[in-house]
Amino acid sequence: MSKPLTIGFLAKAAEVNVETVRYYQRLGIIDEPEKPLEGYRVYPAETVDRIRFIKRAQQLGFSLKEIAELLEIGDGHCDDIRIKAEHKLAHVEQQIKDLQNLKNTLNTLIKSCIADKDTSHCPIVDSLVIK
Amino acid sequence: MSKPLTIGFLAKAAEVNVETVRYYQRLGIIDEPEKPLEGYRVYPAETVDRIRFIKRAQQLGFSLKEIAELLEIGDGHCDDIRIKAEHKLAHVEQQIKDLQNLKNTLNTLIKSCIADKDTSHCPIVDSLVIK
DNA sequence: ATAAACCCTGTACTTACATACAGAGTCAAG
DNA sequence: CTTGACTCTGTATGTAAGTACAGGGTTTAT
Repeated sequence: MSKPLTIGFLAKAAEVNVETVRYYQRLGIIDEPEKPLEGYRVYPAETVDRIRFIKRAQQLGFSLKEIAELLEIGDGHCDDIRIKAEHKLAHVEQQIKDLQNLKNTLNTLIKSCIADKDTSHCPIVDSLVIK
Repeated sequence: MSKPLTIGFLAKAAEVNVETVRYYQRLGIIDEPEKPLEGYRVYPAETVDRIRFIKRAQQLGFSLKEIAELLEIGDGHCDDIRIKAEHKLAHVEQQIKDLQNLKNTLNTLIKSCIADKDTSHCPIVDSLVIK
């Protein structure tokens, strides 16, 4: 007999904190098994996979709320999931654009800062203050 | 005599919420003028510029904590500010890379989803579940 | 002169994603 | 059979950047 998959072993297997497991249960994105009258809850092995799924989806930039929706849709409705992925993709593309703008601005500021080294005022501060 | 710059007019001029002004005061990133025994606080016009500075710096991706540091450094230490901007730039570049990875992954998933339309399983779900 | 609009202080609430802790119960190893 | 490690429930705390509100006081417009 192998050890029963109690919350501690589950957390270890899924590489998350015990408190995180409880938190996901509170959110309803993983099931909480019935508690036996005496003893501890035992989790099915799939719960490990489910937490891994959640963590991978987070790395893809999905929020827990979005992940909850993905999980509700479940298998078999591939189109819905694809559409959500497409929305997310559009959002990510916008984020990249915004960050590239920011990058250009910072670059310009840093360059003018170096060029203006002798003046008493800081071009970066100036650029922020002067509207 | 023009109207005294009370918190409401200040907020309007700087295009922020009154509560935001109070919040910034609590954070210590803008000064709170002395309250006269009777009547309301009156703000100097520079406070409008300061809030504008904060808002512009936020748009550049600086957190309020980072902005507080910028403001502490103040003018005259251009090098320090430039170095902070350079750190921020490096961070932004990393963010862009991460998002581009995410974008590629999402794209791949969406394409495989469309290609595999007939199978019963969703490639996106699979890719998340299987490891 | 009175009512609407504004200010003051202090505190509580919001979202997202957890993390921590108290006080009790349970299990497993020596 | 005791002790240390684990689990349970419920609640509180943490961050970031605000927003909201209660119950007062003050000012301004009519």
